[in-house]
Amino acid sequence: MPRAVTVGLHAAIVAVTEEEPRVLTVPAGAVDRRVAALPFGPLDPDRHRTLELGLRAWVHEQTGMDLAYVEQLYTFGDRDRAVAADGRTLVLAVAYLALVRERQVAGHAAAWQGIYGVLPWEDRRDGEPEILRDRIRPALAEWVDAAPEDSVRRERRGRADITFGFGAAPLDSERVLDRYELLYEAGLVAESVRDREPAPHVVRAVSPHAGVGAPLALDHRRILATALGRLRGKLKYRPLVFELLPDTFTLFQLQRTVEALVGVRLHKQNFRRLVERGSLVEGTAQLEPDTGGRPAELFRFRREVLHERPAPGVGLPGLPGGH
Amino acid sequence: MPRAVTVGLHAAIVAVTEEEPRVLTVPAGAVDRRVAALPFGPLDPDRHRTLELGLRAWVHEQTGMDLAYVEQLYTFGDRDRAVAADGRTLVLAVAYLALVRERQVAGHAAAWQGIYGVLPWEDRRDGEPEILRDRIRPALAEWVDAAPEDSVRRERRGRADITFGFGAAPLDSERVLDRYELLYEAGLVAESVRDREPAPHVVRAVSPHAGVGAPLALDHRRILATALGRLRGKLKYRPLVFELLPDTFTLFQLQRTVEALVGVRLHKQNFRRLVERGSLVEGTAQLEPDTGGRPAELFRFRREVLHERPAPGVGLPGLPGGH
DNA sequence: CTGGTAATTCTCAATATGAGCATAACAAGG
DNA sequence: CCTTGTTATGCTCATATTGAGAATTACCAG
Repeated sequence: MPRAVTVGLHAAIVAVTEEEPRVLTVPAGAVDRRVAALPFGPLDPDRHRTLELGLRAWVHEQTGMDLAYVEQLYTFGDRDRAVAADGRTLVLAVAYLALVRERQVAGHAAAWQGIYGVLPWEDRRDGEPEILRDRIRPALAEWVDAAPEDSVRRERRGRADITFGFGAAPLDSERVLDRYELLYEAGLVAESVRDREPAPHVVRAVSPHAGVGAPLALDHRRILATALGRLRGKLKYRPLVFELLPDTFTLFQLQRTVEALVGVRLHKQNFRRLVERGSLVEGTAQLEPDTGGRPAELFRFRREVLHERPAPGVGLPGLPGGH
Repeated sequence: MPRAVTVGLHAAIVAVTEEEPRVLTVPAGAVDRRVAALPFGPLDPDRHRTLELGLRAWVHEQTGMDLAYVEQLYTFGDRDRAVAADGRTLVLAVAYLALVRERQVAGHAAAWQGIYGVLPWEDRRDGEPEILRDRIRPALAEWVDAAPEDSVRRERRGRADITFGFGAAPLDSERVLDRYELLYEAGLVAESVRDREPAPHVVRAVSPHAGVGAPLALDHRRILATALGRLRGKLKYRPLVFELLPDTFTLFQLQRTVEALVGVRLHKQNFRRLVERGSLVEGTAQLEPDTGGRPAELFRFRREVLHERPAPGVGLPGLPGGH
């Protein structure tokens, strides 16, 4: 009997609340009892007219949510990682990124989970995260030294330096996926162990705390890394942040949201200069008094820019400290 | 009987020779006698371990070519466009971009085809292309006026202005797909007519010369537009051009190649400044004498930059004339 | 040895960026 | 009422980075 192909639709639904980026998860149930999963389900050609509609249907079913901004990320399809329980079916995964304003998800088992709980090494807003200094850096150093050949050792060191910004190289905040995959290869995330198990379709027995950061079901952490990387990159040249903000907001709220996503602190005055010069926002006359100090003006996104200029994004003002 | 899913693998294989970007095509044969197709074939889970390996296998089979640089573009999956002959099978298309140095393709029916023959409105190296002025612009104006409602009319005008840079808005060279889709919607490419035919799986009878630019089989022109857009964008922040150039090249050759892809002329001195400041290349001592004037130095790509800095691309120096 | 042609180098004004200081507007506490 | 803390908003300035073009150099062909 020839192998068949089925297609899974997976959604990384991202919101930012209280200055933390979060992703919507559902109980993984049958797939893996111990960890959460992104909302997902198989493409059903009888019910789903397009891939994206299929995704929306599954998300609605599992979380009650109707998505607005949706963007396709990537299609994963390695036989090694994606074989169904019967061992005969090749399962592709089409991954999507969705942006929403966080809401209560009532009557469903879905829950918001902090992205930096899953990818803790990505949050540099308070400087180099502890987990990087205490666990990842030393472990990667070991991994480098463990290479049998000298050439491989140099290769590994170079790769670690460039993806994590260890050496002179500055860190590239967009390379989230590269960093995850390096950790995966070096055996620092729980999935590396899990995926090496003999029968990949049985329920995993590996402790979720074996590695660094909270794992997700299947390859959902990889999908989340892809999503965060894409989001960080696109922020600069498309006005995506506004999908995550309420209708009106202060400039500082806007900055905090961008910082939360990019995972670094920005220079306040220069950030404002960039948004205002790009005429991405317009002031309402209203003030937000609860700032703790002088009240801030409330702004709103000027949707018109979409028809005025191509590629309007917030553009990051040279991240303090980053050369 | 429930519908099944099959997955097609499609390759936009791009090269630049004689300052023209080209794409490798094969005879479409059974699909459509009148037009060429990109190399493609169905994913066979029995033979293909991963999506990318499947793609490579099909490309090798149809063109004899072993690809080096390969990148996934997008997965297309509208039921409307992607129904197989039996009318019951949903066919997804996973599209890839590959970059190669052009070679003779011996013993195969494959042939190189100029990308700007397929997407003629994308080449602005000699100013606004005729086809834009003489056919597209007037036809789009008609399309705008043909809108029944005033709001739709404004909407259409805004969209045409922003995607083609008609109004005050500058043209965004990366929005190749947006432009193609606008033309598709406005009925200016042959595919718009073709896809509206009652039985979408029969061989098309529409003249390939009905619309603007040379059509390709299936939705391959859309895939090519996606590929060109992605390539133009990525050029700026990844050293992709060098995949298309010989081992050593003059800076002017490099510039011409970039210009060919981006479809626009660049300021020579400033282009050099960017390339050299990024230390993307290093001079060999050799000279290329056949320039017509003073001989040019031959340069080579410094592969090391990949380990030195994140995101090294050629970066376009403000396209003369474009504010 | 003299144009012709194109590579290479240099200049310079106009902007943009990175960083810090100054001022303004509110709340709370004496 | 006035001082202090706190945050928003505004201004300044040295330093890069652009955009554009002029000047210089090196080869070819007659």
